[in-house]
Amino acid sequence: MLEISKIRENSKEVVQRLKIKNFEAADLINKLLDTDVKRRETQKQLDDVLAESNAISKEIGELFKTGQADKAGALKDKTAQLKVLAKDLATKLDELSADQNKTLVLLPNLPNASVPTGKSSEENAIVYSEGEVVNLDEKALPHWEIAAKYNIIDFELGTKITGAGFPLYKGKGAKLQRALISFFLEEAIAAGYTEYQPPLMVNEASAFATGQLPDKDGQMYHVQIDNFYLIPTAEVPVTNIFRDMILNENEMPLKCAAYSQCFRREAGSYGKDVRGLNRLHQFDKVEIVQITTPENSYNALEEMSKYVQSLLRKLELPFRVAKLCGGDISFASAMTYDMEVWSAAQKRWLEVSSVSNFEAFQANRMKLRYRNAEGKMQLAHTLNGSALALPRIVAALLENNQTDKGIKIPKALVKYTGFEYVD
RNA sequence: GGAGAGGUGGGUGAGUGGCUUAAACCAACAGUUUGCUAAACUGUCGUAGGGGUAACCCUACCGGGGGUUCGAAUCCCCCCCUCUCCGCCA
Repeated sequence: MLEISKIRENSKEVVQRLKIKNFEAADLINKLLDTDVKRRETQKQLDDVLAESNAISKEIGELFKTGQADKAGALKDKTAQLKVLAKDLATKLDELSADQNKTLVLLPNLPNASVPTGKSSEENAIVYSEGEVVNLDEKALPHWEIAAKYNIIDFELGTKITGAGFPLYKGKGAKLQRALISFFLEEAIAAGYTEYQPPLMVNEASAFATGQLPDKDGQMYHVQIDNFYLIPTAEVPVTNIFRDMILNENEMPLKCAAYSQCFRREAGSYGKDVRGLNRLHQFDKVEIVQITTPENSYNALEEMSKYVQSLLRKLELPFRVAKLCGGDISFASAMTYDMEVWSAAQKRWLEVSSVSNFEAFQANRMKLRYRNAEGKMQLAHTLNGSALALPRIVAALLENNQTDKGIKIPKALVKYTGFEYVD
């Protein structure tokens, strides 16, 4: 959520910047500014009425204390009038505030000035790539066939137990999952992140704070009986650790890592994009989160991006880095890098990580602030990224590493899997 | 699920109708003193919204919402949460 004070000061710039996100904000901003003026006028009127009323109440108190209770009658009548007035003004103020907030949450975060313009993922800027794109002969199998061949992932059984998009891992497939989780967590700890194990369900306030509610309501599984939401990413519970907190500048940056299973309804998805492990309702992910100062948040973004790249390098996967264009960047993000790995049999790039700087957008929603060196209170900046999401990593590993002896496990992983080949 | 107790500032915790944004203590910050650290002393120390060029002023906030009253942290109602005991249970 953008801050109204900032919008008030730079309304033209806000409209300009949102154009990069292909968001036409002029009408909303005008409405917002108009409501803002009315809101402040009403606030002033209400405050004045309350001030007068408070003053009279004090007088009445004095009269009672000095034994002149008989003189209080007229004053009581006056406060009765003011009370009616105050009630009307308060109602009006509530309406205006609610109206303003409703408009405010519709506005996406401002993109960073360096974000390229563009309509869709086609126009993302590829800023880096590394590794040889693997070319396989015609015998190369897509990962869902490899999974069946070596009996390591059973999609049909998952469907039987639950439904499509809930795969069942078994044998070396299950162990590979566990190995990747351990690998990612150990790497994160070595890079200075503190490991967390968060709840997999969150309440409404948490889902709102990170921006899943109200707009992405249908994307989450909702446990109605207790009004909890299954988390779509560990970002939600982990960032919410710091909701309503006031941090000290010297304890930042806070670096958190968490493994969790993630649940997404993915309503409306179908086709080859969702084949096999490409898109699931339940999947595993290690997420990294940083809370830092506005001065440092872009350094942190680069650091996180580099860190994710180091993981892909250790997994010996060819990858490229896309800086998302305005049209592809998410609602809450100011700047995002996507890491994509090459999937040799599907012959396409798969997004395995998305690293974003949300600046103060989430912090404003969740009142996450810090005291700077001068003791002044400010909104912190939040960042997060996948490090990494498992299914597509597994897909790429299976497809890219096909050999006559089986699927070769990258060296860095062997100490976690305990085997060198899936066979 | 049943019964009971409770929710006050960064923390502990006092406060049962006006003198309470709220004592006291701790923490924090600044200064004085000391050879450094520590200790002691002195001072500062809520957030948000609004008004004013400014000094400063006004308003709201004691889990959330409603009510009683001229006036509510305090009385009443509803809801949420936490803790203890019982029940159930990995």
